[in-house]
Amino acid sequence: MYFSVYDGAVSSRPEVTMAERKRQLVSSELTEAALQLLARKGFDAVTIDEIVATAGVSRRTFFRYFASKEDVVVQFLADMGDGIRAELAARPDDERPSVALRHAVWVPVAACGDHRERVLPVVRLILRTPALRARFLERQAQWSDDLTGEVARRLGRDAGDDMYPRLAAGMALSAFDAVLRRWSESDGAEDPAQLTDRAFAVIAPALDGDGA
Amino acid sequence: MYFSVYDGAVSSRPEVTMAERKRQLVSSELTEAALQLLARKGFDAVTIDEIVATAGVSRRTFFRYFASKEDVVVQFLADMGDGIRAELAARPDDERPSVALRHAVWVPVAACGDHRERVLPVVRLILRTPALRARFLERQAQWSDDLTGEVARRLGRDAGDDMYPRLAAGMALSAFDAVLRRWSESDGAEDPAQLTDRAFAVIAPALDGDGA
DNA sequence: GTCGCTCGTGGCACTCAGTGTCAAGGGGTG
DNA sequence: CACCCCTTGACACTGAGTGCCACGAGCGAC
Repeated sequence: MYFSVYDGAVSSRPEVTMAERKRQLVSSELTEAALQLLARKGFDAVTIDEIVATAGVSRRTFFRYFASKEDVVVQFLADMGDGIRAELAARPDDERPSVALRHAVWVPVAACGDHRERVLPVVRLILRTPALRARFLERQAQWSDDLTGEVARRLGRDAGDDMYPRLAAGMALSAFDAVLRRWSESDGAEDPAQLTDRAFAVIAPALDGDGA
Repeated sequence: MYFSVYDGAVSSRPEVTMAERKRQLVSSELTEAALQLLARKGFDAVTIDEIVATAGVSRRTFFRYFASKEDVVVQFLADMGDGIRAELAARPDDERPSVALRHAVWVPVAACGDHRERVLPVVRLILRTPALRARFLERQAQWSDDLTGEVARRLGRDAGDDMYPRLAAGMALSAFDAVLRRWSESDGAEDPAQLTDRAFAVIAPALDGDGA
């Protein structure tokens, strides 16, 4: 499940402990309060004190759940990175890179489209706030490193010696970025899955080239 | 001239005003002190107070020259973005994208190699410090937007309608990133210009494809 | 020369992000 | 009941970044 699509209520599965459920609840409360305030008033106009007052916890507790104000927002989309990597790892090793990477990006992106009402405001907030944009790009850089490793493993190449794996990961995330941006600029009107196809049609010749 | 290769002394050209030269001097002093301290002790271990004490100016003055602690470092490499765009704009409009973009990236990258002693420590500092990495990527995102516009202009395409310009810019900067990283990891041993050639050999098929 | 203008600077106070520490409470376990 | 573990809230503190104001150095006008 990508971008923490919690339902706001505590799931009462018996296998998780009480403390665990309380933690989830506080985290949800905090995320909900933060995203709602930030999207409405803008990133700089909201202080941590406002957020914790709305969520009904202490300032100190906020920083036990999130490393920074940026983190609340970025965390919301953070799981997509793991999703992309996991999806790539699940593709057969002999599949063409362009196909495997397209699928890897496709799945999380399509999930965005499925939760447009919740995800789109967050994406718009990130794209228009430099500090958030920076932190999000930082996160993407980690995704890029992960993807690089996975691509190298699939091809049996050494990422420290060969430039292809890193470039392939970079191109795939450039496509991801372009899709997210187009999707946001169209107010969610364009189909993310289709945008992904179009983006990968452009970069495929390089992904499947001989990588000399 | 990329990455502010000042000489530490005040150039006494008569056509610039006294105040202007003083400003340059303070800026140099600050940059010098900051880079030296940060590279030696690490980003988090150095406070603004230390920097300004070393440079001999007040805390308040620091923020008149740089927007943040990150900014001192990132600014040092910031001109490379303008360089890339300018270089691209200078290429003939009918040149193949792979060739034009390769040249555009090549020139600033080669400049890095020419000032290795000064640039390499900064690059290493950025790559190993998350906060700086984030700010640098943020800056690169601006470069990407600029490049996207220039690519669209060259091809007479609309960047708002066509995904190719944004993807081409993204791929070029992915290549730039990969080169910078390899260069840093090799302690400057590998030739940046040659790394650029190799990276563009990988992405060229996509840059010169029909961009369907 | 000196008056007055401008601009860069330093000093101060303030807000806010982020962290270390400690005491208190609540829930599970013997 | 007593004990332990984990989470929380409260407080204090550092450091980044900003607004404000007064001072002084350069510079043109007279």
